[in-house]
Amino acid sequence: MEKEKKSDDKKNTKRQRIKMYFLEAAEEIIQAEGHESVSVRKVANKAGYSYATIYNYFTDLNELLWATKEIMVNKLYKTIIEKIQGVEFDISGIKKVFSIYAEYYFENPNIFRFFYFYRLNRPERGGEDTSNELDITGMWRDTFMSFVADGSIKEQDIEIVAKTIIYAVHGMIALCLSNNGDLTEENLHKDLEKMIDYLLLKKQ
Amino acid sequence: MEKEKKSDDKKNTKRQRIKMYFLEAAEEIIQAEGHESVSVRKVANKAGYSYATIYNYFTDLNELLWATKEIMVNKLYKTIIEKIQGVEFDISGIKKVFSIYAEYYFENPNIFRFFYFYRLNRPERGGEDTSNELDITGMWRDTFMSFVADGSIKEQDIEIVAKTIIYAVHGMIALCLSNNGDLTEENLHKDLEKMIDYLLLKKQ
DNA sequence: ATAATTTATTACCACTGTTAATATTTTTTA
DNA sequence: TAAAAAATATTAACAGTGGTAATAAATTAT
Repeated sequence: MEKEKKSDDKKNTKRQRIKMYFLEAAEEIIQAEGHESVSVRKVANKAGYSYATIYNYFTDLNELLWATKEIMVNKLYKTIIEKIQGVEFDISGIKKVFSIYAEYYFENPNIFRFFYFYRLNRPERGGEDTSNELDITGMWRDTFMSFVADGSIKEQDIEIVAKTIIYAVHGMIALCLSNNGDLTEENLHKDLEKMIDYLLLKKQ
Repeated sequence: MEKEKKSDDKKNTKRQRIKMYFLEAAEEIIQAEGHESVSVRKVANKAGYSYATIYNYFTDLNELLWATKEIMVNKLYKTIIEKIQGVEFDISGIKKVFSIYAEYYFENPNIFRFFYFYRLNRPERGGEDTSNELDITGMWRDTFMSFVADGSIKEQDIEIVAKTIIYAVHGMIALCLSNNGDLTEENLHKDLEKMIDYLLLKKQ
């Protein structure tokens, strides 16, 4: 058994609290200015510390941003969950869910760009291995299954249909936010609806 | 009429040649090390010039990289065109085309990341407004149309089917190369085939 | 109260994009 | 060909970057 210092808990919570200052500062900068604008100096300054202090709490910038991303993914998760409360479990509901998802990123393009345009390395230790995956199609598994019962889709096709939607939605947003192609937000929503219709409606 | 200096042509070709030195240097660095590693100094050094000389040929780094991207997109275009020579115009051909497309990026992940993870601003002047778009589905329009004749797809659905494939392919590659999710290259190709089958095969 | 430990800071390092002033080379004019 | 003009290349400097090492300050344990 290790020798326990009396106030280990307090120390850890304080340490955790200070870590949060840096994480919140980083998140604010990413959201407002984009991940390209994040710098150790800026984060430290915003958190009220000198620049080198960060290295007392994180091994490097990558680890800081990895932890920041975890927090931001969880926030996205919660936000989407909230926003889809009360949405009908039918085809129009599915359209709505993915529209809400896309909308979130259009309102916060810097978040999408941070998530998908910036390659973070998984830290050796730390990064509490939360999965960080938003499994929208999983959440709507029952709804998707109803299209099997309905006869629109074969059971073995459900998985690829769900995946196709997820892949395509991310592809659309990426194309928009990277200034490639000429897809606009408006057309994205139109294409999204058409695509879901095509994938889920029984062909006559 | 403007006063014409005798050797305007020669000067322009020389100027153009030197610009190419920089562009080729930038391309090499992007391909080998990724766009994060590009720096004015490195490009200039590789091209055999001092760092500030670049600003005699490009207004800034953004313009240099924009021009670099144009060249790289054209190369991608040519490469794909070559590789799909002789591919059958049928459903397996379509699968092959997009597999080849995805493969290109897996062999050159830094190119994909440069194209889609790095936001360039369209320069005020210059950037000869080449469209820079690789319209794979357009190239295979006739093939897609054959699925109309075949009865698998309604004519008005052709467009969204083609778009869905393009969107999803980009989404898949982006998810892979940004270290999000757990999609591997192998599974990507499997999903690609399943998706194309689902989208193009007549449901029984 | 003193020793030990943790935490914060400043001073550096080699790097970044960009600009300005200077040096060099090339071209045009006389 | 010689001098003037224009184009091109270079170095110096600026404010910024991520990260390290040594030092200063505050906290905790003995």
